[in-house]
Amino acid sequence: MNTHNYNVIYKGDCLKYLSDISLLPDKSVDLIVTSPPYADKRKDSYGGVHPEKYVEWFLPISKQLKRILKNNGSFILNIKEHPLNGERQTYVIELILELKKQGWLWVEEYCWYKKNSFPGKWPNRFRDSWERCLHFAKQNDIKMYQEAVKIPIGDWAEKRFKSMSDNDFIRHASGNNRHLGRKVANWLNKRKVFPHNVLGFEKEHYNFPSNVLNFATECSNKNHSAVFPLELPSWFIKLFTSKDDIVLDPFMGSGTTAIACILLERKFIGMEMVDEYVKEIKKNINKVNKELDKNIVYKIKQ
Amino acid sequence: MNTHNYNVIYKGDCLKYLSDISLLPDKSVDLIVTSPPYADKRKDSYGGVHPEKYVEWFLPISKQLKRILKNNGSFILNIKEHPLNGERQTYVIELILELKKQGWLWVEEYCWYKKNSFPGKWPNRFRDSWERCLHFAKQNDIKMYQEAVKIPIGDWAEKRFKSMSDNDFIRHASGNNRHLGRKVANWLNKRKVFPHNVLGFEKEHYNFPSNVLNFATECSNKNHSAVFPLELPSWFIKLFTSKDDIVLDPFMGSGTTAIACILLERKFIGMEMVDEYVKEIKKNINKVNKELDKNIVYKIKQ
DNA sequence: GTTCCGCATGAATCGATAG
DNA sequence: ACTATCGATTCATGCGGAA
Repeated sequence: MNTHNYNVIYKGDCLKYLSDISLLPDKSVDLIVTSPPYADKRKDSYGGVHPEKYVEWFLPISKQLKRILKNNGSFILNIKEHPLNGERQTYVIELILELKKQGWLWVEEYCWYKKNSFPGKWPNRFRDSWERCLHFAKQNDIKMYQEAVKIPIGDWAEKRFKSMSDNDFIRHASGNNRHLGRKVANWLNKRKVFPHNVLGFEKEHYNFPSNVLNFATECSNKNHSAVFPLELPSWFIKLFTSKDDIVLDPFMGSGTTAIACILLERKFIGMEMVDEYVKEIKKNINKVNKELDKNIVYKIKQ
Repeated sequence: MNTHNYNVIYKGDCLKYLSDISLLPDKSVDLIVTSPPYADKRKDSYGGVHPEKYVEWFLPISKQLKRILKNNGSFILNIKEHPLNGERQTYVIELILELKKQGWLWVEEYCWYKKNSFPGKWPNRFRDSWERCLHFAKQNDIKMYQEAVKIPIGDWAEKRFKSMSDNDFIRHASGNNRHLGRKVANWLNKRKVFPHNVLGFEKEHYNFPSNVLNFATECSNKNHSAVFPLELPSWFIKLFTSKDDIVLDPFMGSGTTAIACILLERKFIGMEMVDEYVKEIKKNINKVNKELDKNIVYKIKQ
């Protein structure tokens, strides 16, 4: 793929571009990560896809995605069905079955646990604080950089030391290494910083994560109705790609995936049909370029 | 339903008893909460149900459950599909679709987040730390006591719990019964099950929960080997029933649901086909009766 | 009477080896 | 070719003995 074909936003219906072999050749993309419009939601911006038409609307898109994805690549689909008439709708689980018929392997279902989800309760349910991140692949043997997403032992980041006594803390930190425990104890009294930066914290003090992801939702982004925090695509990008790999997001929204790619030094390709969002993407990329003193060249195409 | 028909464990295949109208009349049960054997798991004790036969195996059971459940009752199904040949199996989502065809409403999917899940990582996945708790109902308007499962508010509550010694807690939880030992404190699961009873906790310090439940699995607790932790059925029992309501668990295992019912003053009905587990249930109920100085009369029937 | 620490273990999963 | 068994891997938790 030549340099004209990445760091691009295509303006318009994604299916048109995804079907164009000259723009997106077979097996040319390392990761697809996207959060498509949910059925019957966001009517104002996307016109809304009817729940009963959702699967048939999505399948031609996923067919092209399968063509475009490299054989050892991954496809992450962030989605959650909303309740309708007191019931969870079934189009997502029907979609899983249809994607399998299309030849995709359903590798995993990650649970994105949104701690600060929108509050509320209803007569037969509480607030919905998790979404599905469905992981599909073309073959069993996929690229996966598990070391890249290791987390501090004992989930410190989440607790932020608040609930842990110093003794507990030292015990977690040291394991059977008493010397380190003391070091950490000393450090504890001086500064409270994110543990990645702590002297004496090496790789062996990190654990692998699980299939439950704990990222907060972003509340500040009012211009795009799908809240997709930077951490979410970032996590999957780190897990499934390496530097300069190519990441595709056919429903870019306000460009979170593109921003994540810039920050992580990956190439992005995106589609977005709503003018307002495309403007938003430009604004966001320019802002990142400026603030990080980067000069990522990108194009908007139509 | 007369008193002979509750606080009973039926020994044998649950479908036999579930089909008996004289034992389990129509619309006679307030809540069904169960964790059936997962496909191809627990082969030693249950023989294992093949993934491809799972749905057809379960449907006759769920048909009877629908007959037995009160119209405003709930059915909670705890299950998780395991990977096979690198893919998540599909029998659970197929089961959801079939249960809907059977007339069930799929109200909600609760996510049980098990922080202490079995460790491990593999070439294409991390460890599985969540299970589905599928909520089905017969009608839109269901019984739901949302106040009963309110949870302590954030940091304040955590600090409060941490600063409270086990002894304080046991005293509060047990009232004036000094014979309650440490083991019983664990049974009651001091910090999670009954926070309402703790001195200093008033209503304004509680929030409503979400559809993500955070309970640890019980791993090396030899006092009662439970497949699901006491908190899990307890939470749903508090949420969907009131005192003296009737709770059914067609796959009792070691009797966790029965224990939860005794602690929460509900009536239980259960089935279990493995002799070893039935013995375990008896042992566990007797122990609770003794340690809590209760005298719950129950019967094992065959 | 406490607190601390060692250690076993749990509805796990994969890939290699054996029958 | 297909199934069965086994070893290596991995971590939060609670029990029980030690300090």
